[in-house]
Amino acid sequence: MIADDLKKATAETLKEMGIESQKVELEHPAELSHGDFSTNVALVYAKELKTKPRELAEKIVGKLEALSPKLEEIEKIEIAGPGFINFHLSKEFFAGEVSGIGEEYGKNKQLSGKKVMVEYTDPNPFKEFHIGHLMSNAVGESIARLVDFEGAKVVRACWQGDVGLHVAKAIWGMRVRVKSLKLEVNSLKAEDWGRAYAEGAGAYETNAETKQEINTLNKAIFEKSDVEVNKLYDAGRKVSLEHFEEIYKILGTKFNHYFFEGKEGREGQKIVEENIGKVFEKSDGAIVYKGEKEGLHTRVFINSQGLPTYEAKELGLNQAKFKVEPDIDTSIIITASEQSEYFKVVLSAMSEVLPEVAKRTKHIAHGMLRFASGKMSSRTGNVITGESLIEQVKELVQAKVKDREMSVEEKNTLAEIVAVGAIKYSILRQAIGGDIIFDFEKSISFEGDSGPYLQYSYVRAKSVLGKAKEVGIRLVVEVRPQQLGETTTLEKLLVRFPEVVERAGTEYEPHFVTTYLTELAGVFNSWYAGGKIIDASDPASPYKLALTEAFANIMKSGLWLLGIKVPEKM
RNA sequence: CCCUUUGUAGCUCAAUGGAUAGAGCAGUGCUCUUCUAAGGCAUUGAUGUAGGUUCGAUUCCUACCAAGGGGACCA
Repeated sequence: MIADDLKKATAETLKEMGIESQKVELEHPAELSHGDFSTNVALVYAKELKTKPRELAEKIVGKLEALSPKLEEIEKIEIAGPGFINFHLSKEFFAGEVSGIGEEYGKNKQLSGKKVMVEYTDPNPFKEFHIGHLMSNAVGESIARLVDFEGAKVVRACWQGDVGLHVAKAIWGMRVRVKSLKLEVNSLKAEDWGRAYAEGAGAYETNAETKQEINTLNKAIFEKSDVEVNKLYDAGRKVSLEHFEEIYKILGTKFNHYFFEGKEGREGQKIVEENIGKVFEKSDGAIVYKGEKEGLHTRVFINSQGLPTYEAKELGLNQAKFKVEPDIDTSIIITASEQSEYFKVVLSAMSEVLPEVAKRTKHIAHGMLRFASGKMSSRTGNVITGESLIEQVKELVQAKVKDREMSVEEKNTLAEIVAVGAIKYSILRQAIGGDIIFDFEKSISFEGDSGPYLQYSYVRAKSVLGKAKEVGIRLVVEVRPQQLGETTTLEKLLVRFPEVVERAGTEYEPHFVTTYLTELAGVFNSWYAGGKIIDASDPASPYKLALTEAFANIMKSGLWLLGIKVPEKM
C-alpha cells in the first residue's frame, strides 16, 4: 500500500531528526488540488525540535526527495499552508490502480475467518410492519453486507415478539372485530390485525376493566390455556409471518434464523429464576435487576404476574443465538435508539449470568423515524406501514416511466427497484444514530442526492459500455494515453473505494458509503457531460471506457452494500 | 431531579483535531440535432451561548440554553 510506504518513509525521516515516538498521520486533503495525501508532522513536531513548522517541513521534504530508492509513485511533494506536506501521486499510479478495479474491488480481509450474527428488523407478529422496521432493516442489512465485505461469515437473525402484551391487545381487539363484523377467522389479513391491535391498545389505555381483561388474556396466551384464543392466535401468527416474508423479499433480506419470544422467553425466565438472590432480587412481587450498582437503573425482568418481560426474554434470545451458532465471534443487535438505556441494563445483567455471550454482544442503535407532526405510534394507529410506503413511492415511479418502451412487467420491476432504492437511500444517507424527520414529499427524492440518482448514473455507464461493444471499441487500461492530460478527479475518487468500505465496516456506518457513492456519481456525471467517451478518432477512448467500467463496478458493489439493487435500464 | 442522544445554510444532511466548513432541496439564470436531461454548468446562503485545552476546535473538556429518548411490572 502506497499510504503505508509514505508513512514509513516519513517516520524514518523523523527518526533521523531525533523524534523517536512519532505518530505519522496521513490524510486526504479536503481539496483535491492539495494533493492525494497530506501529513501534519511538521506542525506537530516543530515545537519539540525548536523550529518553525515550515522550516521543518522543508527539511523533511528534502530528505524524502533524496531517498534512495525513490518512491516512484510520487510525482511531487509540496509544502503548503502553515506547514502541511502534500504528496501528489503519479498518473501511472492511478492508471495501475484503476486496472485492478473489478467486481471484487473493495473487499478486504479484516474479519476473515470470523462469524458475525446480525439481528435486525424485528417486527412483531399481530402488529403492523411500519416504517420504523423499514429503517431497522435498511441499517441492519447494510451492516450485514459491510461485514460480509470484510470477509466474515454473516448470519442474519430476526427476533419476533409472538407473545406479550401487544399480542393480548391484538387478540382482544380481534375478538371484538370478529364478533361485530362477523369476520371469518381463517381469512383475516395482516392489515386486519393491525387495526385490531390499535383498537385493543386504545381500549387498554382508556378502560380499566378492559385492561384487566387483556392482562388475563396475556397470561392465557402465554400458557396456551384457552382453545378459542389459541385458534385465533395461530391464525394471526401465521398471517403475520407470511406477510413479513413478502416484505423481506422486496427489501432483499434473507434471514438464516428466526427467534420467537414465546420460546426464548421461557428460557429467559429460567435464567432469571436460577439467579434470584444472586443477580436478581424480588421487589414488590416482581423480579428485578438493580442496575444502580453499575450507574444504571432498576428494571423488571419478571413481572408480578410471573411473566417474563422483554428484559428476561432478551436473555433467553441471546443464549439461544449461541446455541444455534456456537462459534459466533460477534453478535450485533440493531434497534432504535429508544432502547439504548434499556440495553445497557440488559447487557449489564447478561454479563453476570451469561458472561461469554455478553462479551461478544454489541448493541447498535439507529435513530428514530419521526414525523414533523409527532411520534409515529401503532398504539394510536398513527402509522405508515412499510408496504404502503413502498407502494406510494412505486406509484410515483410508475408515473415517470409511463411512456417508456418497456413491458408492464419490466416497468413494475423497475418501479420496485427504484422505489426501494429511494427509500433506503433516504435512510442510509445520514449517520445511523440520528433521527430521521420523515416527510413523504421531501424524504423520498428522485433528484439530486438520491437513490435513483445513483442508479441512474450506473445505468448510464452501462449504457455507454453496451454501446461501445456494439461499435466495436475495446476498453484498454494498461496504457494511460497522453491525450488525457492530468489525473482526473474521477480516477482519484475511484481508487478510494476500498478505504471507504473499510471505514464504514469498522465503524458500522453505512452512510460513509452513501456519501462516497454520491460524490463519485457526481464526478462521473460531470465527466460524462464534458465530452464523448466513445469516439473512434480519440486515442484516449479505450482508456475512458475502462474508467467507465471501473465506475460501474464500484457503483454496483457500493449499492449492494447499501442493499440497493441496480436496474439495467431506467 | 438523574442518565443518555442531538444542536451546522430557509429545509434535510456531510465534514478520521487541520488548509477557503461540503452536498442536495428550495430560489435565480443557462444547457437536450450528442453515449439516457432521474443529467450538467453558474449563483445566493450556516457551526445554539460562554469559557477552556491546542500551533490549529464544527470535532475534545466544563457550564448554560434548547429538543428527542430512557428512568419498576410495554417493547
